[in-house]
Amino acid sequence: MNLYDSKAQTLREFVPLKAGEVGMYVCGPTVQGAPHVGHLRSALVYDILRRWLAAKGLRVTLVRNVTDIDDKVLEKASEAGVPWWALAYQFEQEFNAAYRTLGIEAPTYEPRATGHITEMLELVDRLIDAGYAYQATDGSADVYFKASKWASYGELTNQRIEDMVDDAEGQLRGKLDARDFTLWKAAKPNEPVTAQWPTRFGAGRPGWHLECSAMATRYLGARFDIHGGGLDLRFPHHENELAQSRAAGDEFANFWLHNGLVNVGGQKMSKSLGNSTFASDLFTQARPIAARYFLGSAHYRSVLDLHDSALAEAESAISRVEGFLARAERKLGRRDFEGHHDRYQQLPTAFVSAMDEDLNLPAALAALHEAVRAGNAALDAHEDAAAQVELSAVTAMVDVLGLNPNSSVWSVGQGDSAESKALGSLMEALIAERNLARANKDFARSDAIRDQLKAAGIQLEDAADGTNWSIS
RNA sequence: GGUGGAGUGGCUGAGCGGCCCAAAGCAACAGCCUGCAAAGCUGUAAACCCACGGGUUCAAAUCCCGUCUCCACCUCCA
Repeated sequence: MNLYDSKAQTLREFVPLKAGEVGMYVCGPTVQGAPHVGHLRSALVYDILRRWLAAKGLRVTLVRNVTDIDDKVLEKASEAGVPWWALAYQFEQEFNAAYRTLGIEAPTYEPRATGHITEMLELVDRLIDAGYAYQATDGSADVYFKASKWASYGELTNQRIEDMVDDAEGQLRGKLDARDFTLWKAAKPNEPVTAQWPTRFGAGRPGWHLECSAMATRYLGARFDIHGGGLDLRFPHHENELAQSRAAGDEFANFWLHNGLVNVGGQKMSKSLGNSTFASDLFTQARPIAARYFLGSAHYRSVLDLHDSALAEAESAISRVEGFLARAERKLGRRDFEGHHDRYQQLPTAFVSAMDEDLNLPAALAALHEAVRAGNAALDAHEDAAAQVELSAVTAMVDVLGLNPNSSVWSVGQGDSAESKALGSLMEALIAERNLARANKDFARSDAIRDQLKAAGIQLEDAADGTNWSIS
């Protein structure tokens, strides 16, 4: 398959470094606030990529970190009057809950920055030994990376170091050059002692860039297949990661992937505009499966716009797919696959080539809808064999995309509960009564039942072989 | 100033030299189905030829040049 490598600025054929295995590192959140739609999109993109690679038979190791120590974490915790680690953990849990709601699978490893101080300090030592890092000249415990010495600096974002704006003129503090960046931060007087780790430079805590390099190589080795993250992280974060890891002698990522950002109503999300849409907002406006459909409906590298009707459109579109699956499964039974290989065989070629071409999700969804239409047509024509083929295809696609409505991830707290059994028997009785009224041409009565149910959020669907119901 | 991305039907959104008189979804309209609906299917209309102007080519939405507009990033602290 081909993937767009941001560093090479072109599509490249993806070949795993080690046959049959893929190592992926994705920048996770700094847990200093509640998850918003941008965080969710990023996590979702790599979840789908991971599922696709797995569907192709590759063994994927996905690492997504949690930045649980950072200036903002300390600042917010201090404002809230709670310990920084409590604040970080609270938001980490919120992120995980939002990921689960969206059906995003847990990463293979989910390292926290604070759990990898040793690895980070080792990396700092290697950089100092190699002459690419130095302790601050003002005697503080800050440690900087010598960007000006690393000749390849700027290779990820195609910038020349001499073109970079030195806006920090006069704010060098202990830096030799304004473009040098912080690897390790000296503890400040007002910061809690729990946010400090002793080092030979003095007490301090890790800089953001250092964390990711240390954790990526800790779990994936000195060279690994894919490094992903949001487009806003390209510079300086990823540029710095690349520089420090390479300067330390690690080859680092083979592919750099960047997902596009989410706009709200055509505008960038920002605190000052007050238009940030959080996971909690999203889930009150749409069912999780519809939210997932929406977040995956644009190409992963495009800007995704959350406009007024976007979620309603996604809801309609996924309902169509759900409707077909429910209808086909009533008639033909649920399609179960023997395994990944069996499932992969059922995927239409248009879907496979779309996914293989830089994860072209809009084209993949087009293939999905095409199969749904063909499947519905086959059911209408009572061509069961043809319908079965489409049912298999749709089930396989929806599995790969994480949009299978039958998946247990969407039905937390539902299923075989006493409530749902009670509802089922009530519905059975009401449907029987309505059908009796219809047979007697008492349409006033039958429509009253239908309207009443609709007001309660229950849709009826009259099929040739009986009446079905669903909750919207 | 530098780097990168984008401008396609009413909306969303693929396509990035010929298969494009441009996928798919949403919205609209009509027919079939239905007691009537819903769902489904079929069809229609919808992009004054894909921001604008020029060029290359047998052939351009797709390549080149210019212009306009929009977006992202350009070092912790933003």
